[in-house]
Amino acid sequence: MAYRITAQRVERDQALREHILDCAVQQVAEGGFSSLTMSALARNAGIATGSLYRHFSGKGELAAEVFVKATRLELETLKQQFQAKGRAVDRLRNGLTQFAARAWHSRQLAYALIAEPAEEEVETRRLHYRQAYASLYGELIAEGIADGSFEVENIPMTSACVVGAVAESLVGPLSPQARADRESGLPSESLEAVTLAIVRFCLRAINAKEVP
Amino acid sequence: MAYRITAQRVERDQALREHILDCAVQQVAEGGFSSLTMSALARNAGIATGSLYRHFSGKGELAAEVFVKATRLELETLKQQFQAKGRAVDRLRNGLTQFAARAWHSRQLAYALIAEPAEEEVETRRLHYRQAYASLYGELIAEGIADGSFEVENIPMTSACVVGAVAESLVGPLSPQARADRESGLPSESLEAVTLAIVRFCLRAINAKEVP
DNA sequence: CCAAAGTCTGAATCCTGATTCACTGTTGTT
DNA sequence: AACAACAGTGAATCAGGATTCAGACTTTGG
Repeated sequence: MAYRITAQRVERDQALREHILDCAVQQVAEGGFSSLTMSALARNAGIATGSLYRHFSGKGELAAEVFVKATRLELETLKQQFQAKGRAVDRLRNGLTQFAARAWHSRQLAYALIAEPAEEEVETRRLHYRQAYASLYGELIAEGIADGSFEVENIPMTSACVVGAVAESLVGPLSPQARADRESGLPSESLEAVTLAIVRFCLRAINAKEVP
Repeated sequence: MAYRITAQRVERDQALREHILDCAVQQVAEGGFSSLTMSALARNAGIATGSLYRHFSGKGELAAEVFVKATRLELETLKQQFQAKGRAVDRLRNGLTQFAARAWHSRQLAYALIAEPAEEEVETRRLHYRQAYASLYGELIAEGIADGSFEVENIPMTSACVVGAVAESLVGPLSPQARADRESGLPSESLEAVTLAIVRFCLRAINAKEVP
């Protein structure tokens, strides 16, 4: 026996894995999933393509982990807003506002996470996380119903609708098309206008007593 | 000069083109865009792969035409409901109900049109047709505002939200996952429940005076 | 019926990345 | 130091589907 998995080695491994993931996330944030190729990633991370396979079983797994890493952050951020203290209406409004703002400020990444076509493995996670988002909305809605500020009959369906409304209304303004328009000086919605519209739409849809 | 484009030839060409498109649509309806390969399509249509290229410049164009053909039908059907006579609320309700029912009864196709990852060219059309849907909702909403039955500030944004809510809430129940669940006997929403939830959600979101 | 001008065919080729693997470092143990 | 066991390399290979193209076959006009 002339070799053992020492603590140092394990650490290095984990660090390298993280490093690869970070590079991958950055690549997706800059060019979407379509720009995430194994060779480009290897080049970026400063290692050989073959080495990627020591840390990930294949591209599908890698892409999925990138998706999860980035999406989990968004979900957690939203969760924090939703589970803060205060009235359900306010929490919902704050959460939506923050979500829209975050998407607005990293458009390419938001677009990739919300709508860009990707590996099967990514789509699976997307479905899963959309349900996670829906659950989050669902809980908040339930609380709002309990304290009398919302009124909704079918919570799961309503939550799905909210998730869809938010995603779709954002994807438009986030889309490459819209970006191109903005850059070439065509007029387009501001973040504030978009946010206000979304918040109003959602609050009304769930029968909120108080709408801005 | 010993050959000319005769009427008969032109007709045959058009017929063949239609035949190919029909086969392609059917393939997508049965197995989604992922099952649409040039060789399978050629086999299905009873011609050689090379011949496909006499009618379509490449796979992208073909897939896009399939998408457009199928989507246009949905759009037209919805348009008909929306532009019927009667109160805006009723037209909206009927349109949504019909849309959901049609999707429900050809799930795989609906899923392919609404959410399945596909060629760049298809995604472009998808964006375009989503906007077309949004415009349709927009017009109806404007009419409803005019006659005092709805109340909305930002029509384009609201329309986008409606499109997203409808799509997302349907994709769940239409998804392969949900289908598998249904088939394996797990309980899941009925068409009626889904429809009711969507209609309520949308009507409330646009401030309709009357909600079922 | 013939030649000219198309159309059809499908096996061969191309393309684009993912994946592998023989070889070259590295690290840990004795 | 010497060896064992692993990690890293990147050019070569593979995969799988789109695309091409050199004949074979059809249609048209004379």
